[in-house]
Amino acid sequence: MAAIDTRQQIVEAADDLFYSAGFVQTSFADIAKAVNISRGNFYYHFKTKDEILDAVIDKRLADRETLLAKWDETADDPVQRIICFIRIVIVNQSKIMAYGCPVGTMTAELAKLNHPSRTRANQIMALFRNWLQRQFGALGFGKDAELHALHVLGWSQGVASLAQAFGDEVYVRREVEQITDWLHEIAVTGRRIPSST
Amino acid sequence: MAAIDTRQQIVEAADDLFYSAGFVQTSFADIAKAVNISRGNFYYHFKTKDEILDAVIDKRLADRETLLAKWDETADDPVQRIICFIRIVIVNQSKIMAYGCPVGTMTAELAKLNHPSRTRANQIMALFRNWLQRQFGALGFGKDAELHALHVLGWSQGVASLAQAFGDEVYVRREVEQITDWLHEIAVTGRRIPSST
DNA sequence: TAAAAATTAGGACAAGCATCCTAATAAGTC
DNA sequence: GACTTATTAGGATGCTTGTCCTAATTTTTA
Repeated sequence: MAAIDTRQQIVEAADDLFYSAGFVQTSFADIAKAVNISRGNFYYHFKTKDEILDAVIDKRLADRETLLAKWDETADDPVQRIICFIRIVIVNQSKIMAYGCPVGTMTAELAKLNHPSRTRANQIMALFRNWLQRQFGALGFGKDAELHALHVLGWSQGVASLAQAFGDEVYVRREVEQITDWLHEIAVTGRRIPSST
Repeated sequence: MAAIDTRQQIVEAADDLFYSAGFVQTSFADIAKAVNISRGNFYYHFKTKDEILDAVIDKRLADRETLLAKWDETADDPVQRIICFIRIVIVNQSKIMAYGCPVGTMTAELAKLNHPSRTRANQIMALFRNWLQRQFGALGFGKDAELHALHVLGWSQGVASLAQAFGDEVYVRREVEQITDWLHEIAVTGRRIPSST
């Protein structure tokens, strides 16, 4: 097998395991077993666990950029784009209920570890924030675009957190409805801070 | 030293370390060093790491119950009580920015571990949900009381998550203002689902 | 096809881990 | 003050971890 394929398989397996089991809890052996290669082979591609983490973060960044670019193309209305984001919590509901938000949980874990790559992991979160901010900007919000972006991003983290804790589908659906209503409301009103969240 | 004191010190140190470093990442040695006792002494009080975890969860449950009871006493208006809850994200801001929400991050970690005590940890989250639900119930909300409770609880998790990721004080303050406004609004209107979140 | 490079396998290592054990000491009891 | 119990200390154990190394094998190159 070509080295690049092996490397890619390792990163994909690590990505999955870091998500489902966490970074600390996932061992070299776990990843090697998932890809069905020897530890020696593994070491050829990644010298340290931190190197794998960086590769996983790079992949996640790239994946999310691709996703956002797709939304930019397929939906030409900013409101519809933001709704694409909102609906992630429904589209990925089962995984979120089991493992939480991949971005949020990794951010939280690396923060507790005070891990060097903590900052890079936060960039994934920032990627969404900046994209959302651009959408709200396109809707005519100036200074408030960032606050709205953070509001929607924080909303998604909160929903993911409770979805994981309680596994309540009705709650998720209701929250999606509420924030969607809010979005339509402020999109029409425009350029003002909503009186309620 | 009395055994109970030692035990209590162990649980307190474990509580802190589980919060600041995570459950998996915290070792017996870490806790023993924090309390300044030998591992042997440690083993006398707790046979397994899971036993310590259970003790920490018990303590957290008791602590939160005490806190909520205090709010029940000191504020006799349900709105003011809910605001007490909302303001946690400001009162504990520095710790939250460093380590996230103690309840949310433990829930997330134990879920990924698929840990036996996962369910018990979720009870802390449920404690807040039930308390909030009671407050909304006292405001005249029937069926919607639970949804409002989940809404506020999820809000707090989202704010904590972003506060940890970005360390943005302004964002936290704005969110507190928004949800407080929302609370006052629905408290006056009463018995209806808010059109916006 | 021969030589060189890339890739893989799997054993070795020290460190850290949770856990267990025995012996010493302190506290309590009669 | 003797004896029993509660508490503490610290070493031993077996396992897992990340990391490293060397030898085999495959792939590429000339």
